[in-house]
Amino acid sequence: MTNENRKTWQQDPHRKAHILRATLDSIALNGVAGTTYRKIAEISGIPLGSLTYHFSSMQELLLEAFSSLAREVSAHFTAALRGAGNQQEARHAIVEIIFGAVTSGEKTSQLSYELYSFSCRTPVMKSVMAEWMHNSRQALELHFSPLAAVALDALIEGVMLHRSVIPVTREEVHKMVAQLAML
Amino acid sequence: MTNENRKTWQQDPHRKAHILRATLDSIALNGVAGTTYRKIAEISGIPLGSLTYHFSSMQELLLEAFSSLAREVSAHFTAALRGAGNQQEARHAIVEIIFGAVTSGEKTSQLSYELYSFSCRTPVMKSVMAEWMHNSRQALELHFSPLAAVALDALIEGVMLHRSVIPVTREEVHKMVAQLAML
Amino acid sequence: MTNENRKTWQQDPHRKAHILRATLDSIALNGVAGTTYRKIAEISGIPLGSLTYHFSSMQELLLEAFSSLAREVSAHFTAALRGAGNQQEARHAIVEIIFGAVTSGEKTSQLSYELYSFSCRTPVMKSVMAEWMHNSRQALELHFSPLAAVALDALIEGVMLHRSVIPVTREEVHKMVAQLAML
Amino acid sequence: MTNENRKTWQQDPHRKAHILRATLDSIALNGVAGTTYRKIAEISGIPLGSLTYHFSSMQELLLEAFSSLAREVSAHFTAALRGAGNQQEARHAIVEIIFGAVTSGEKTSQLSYELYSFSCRTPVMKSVMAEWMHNSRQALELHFSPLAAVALDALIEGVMLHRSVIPVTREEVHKMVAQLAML
DNA sequence: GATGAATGAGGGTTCATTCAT
DNA sequence: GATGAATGAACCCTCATTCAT
Repeated sequence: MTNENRKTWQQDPHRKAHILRATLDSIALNGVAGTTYRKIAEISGIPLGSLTYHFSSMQELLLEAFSSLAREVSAHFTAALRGAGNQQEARHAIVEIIFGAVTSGEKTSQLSYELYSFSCRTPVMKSVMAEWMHNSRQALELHFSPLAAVALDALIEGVMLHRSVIPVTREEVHKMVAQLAML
Repeated sequence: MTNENRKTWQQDPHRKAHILRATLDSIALNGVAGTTYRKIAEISGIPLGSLTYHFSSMQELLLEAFSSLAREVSAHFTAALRGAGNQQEARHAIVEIIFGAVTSGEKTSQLSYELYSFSCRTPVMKSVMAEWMHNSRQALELHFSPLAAVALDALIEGVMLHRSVIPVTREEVHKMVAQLAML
Repeated sequence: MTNENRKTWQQDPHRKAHILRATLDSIALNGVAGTTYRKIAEISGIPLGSLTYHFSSMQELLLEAFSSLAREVSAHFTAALRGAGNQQEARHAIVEIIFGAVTSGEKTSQLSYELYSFSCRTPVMKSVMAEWMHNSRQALELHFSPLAAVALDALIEGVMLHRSVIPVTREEVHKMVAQLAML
Repeated sequence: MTNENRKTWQQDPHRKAHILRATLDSIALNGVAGTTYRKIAEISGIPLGSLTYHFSSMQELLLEAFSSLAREVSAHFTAALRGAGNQQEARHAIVEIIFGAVTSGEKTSQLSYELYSFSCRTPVMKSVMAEWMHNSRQALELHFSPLAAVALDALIEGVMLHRSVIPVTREEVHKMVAQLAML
């Protein structure tokens, strides 16, 4: 009726995004191993045939799902550091990221483990990860030296992993961050 | 009749160890997802029926395989730090562990990613990981403060992960370690 | 408005012929079994939706494709025999048909095998085949007795089939043809 | 209990043969195209999983099924000609083969069409066909000249194919055979 | 004890066909 | 008229596990 640029009939214009979200949910819940078209179909309520229509192979679906995750988390990370006015605020931002719900929820943790193991077997994914790390470091370099950025990036990763097994306090993490910030 | 058929009783006393080794090989190669009784049978040359005899479920097999991995890597880590005569040597030992072939080879890396994601979905495995981390920290505390131990443990983890995506030099890592050692 | 948009009505007047040709190509390449709307679409460059528009079922498409093949090959056969001035020339024409590229090429052979097996399961197709055989015999009867026509028709079929497995010389075939011609 | 050579437990020692028979039944009924593991399972009453256990791919199953068919038909053909005491009896034998139930039943016809089209797309199968044809000709050469053998072989093939579309009498075929026998 | 045969459940993927535009 | 999005059914195949020997 209007003159929107609508090429053809479509049941749900955000269907691809829906699928990707459901895929990440399934990965967090069942692991990459346990993620199947059928489970995604059940979670999302989208018919099985529609999944394979939009993503013609499981590999492709996983790839796009992880890529979208990387974009989202990376954007959140960068925004947090951009919002910091000085190094002290930046250090606080880092601690908040580690303990925060968005980047460090149960779900995101699981997803990052899965991402690492998936990347090893999927060369294409490595470049996505490399870009992600590059972005993180660039954000860190807004407030820290290049070496400190690399160190902090690694520390953040390690603490987030270990935290899910053995808890650690905000205060302790703050001390570690402050120490590496001096590099 | 007397002592000729004695070995019927135990064809291969190290068969279980054999199986566990082959299982880890398969996990490193195919991931937990892609590891099947059949592939393990093929890698090890052990008949399929024998695998299910020794390990009556896949879960059990994975559990024991990962546990043996944890023991082995943990022992290596502790030995390295026990061998250090002072803190300076300890710092060197840490850098060597990060860059060394035994703990940081392609295969071991893959296995540790798989272990993380597997642990999340396997409560029993969490205690194995917790013990592993506890051992590592105890070893680190031979030369560093408790807080530094936690920080170094996280840094080691993070650097090993990131190193496989974006390289880092021994010298850089050494500076980071030295910095955290002061905590 | 006046005569600029005239071709909206018929984008490609030979589209149906195009589709049929692509269908035969696919059958020769992939067999009736392996022939799908999608593959035909890819070969012909015609959109998937357009195929189902022109031929509302796969059965119908296969039927028309095979029918057009039968017409074409039959016409070629008849023309060759019509062109023969006497029985001797007719015998030569038969040998040429057997060894010729048009009727005996790799592609046409494949198609005729597929046609036979398809016909068995498609009663409608049987009449197409019967008509084809009838035409061939009628053409042969221009130069041979009815019985010789039937015999030669069978011989041609058999030699063409066997030739693709075990080669045979023109000379040998010529002797066979000459022998049956005496019936 | 007895001392039969039974290696291991087996539900049905002729299971493989059963499967092959059911496969040929399905091919005759549904064509190679329409033959699926599921249909074979239904026809034979053998569980789906058992089919893939014994024949790990559809290709392998089809290959063995057709090979067994070739052996069987070839043996029947050779036996018929061996049984003929002189050329006249041999000529009769050929006519009987063409009209006989065993080699020329509805089912066997269908199977031979399918075999031809299958062979084209399966190079391994070509050698099976070549051997089959070689056997037939050798049998024919017991009573006829080499050239006549090749000619008769082709004629038999062609008549059997055409007969299913347009009937022909025993008497007519007999005349054709007699004519080619003189080569 | 050790092991090959057996199998139901479920995997990814393909496809003819339908339908809103 | 023409067409891309959509989908349920069915495909081949893999697998953990069971079981008779």
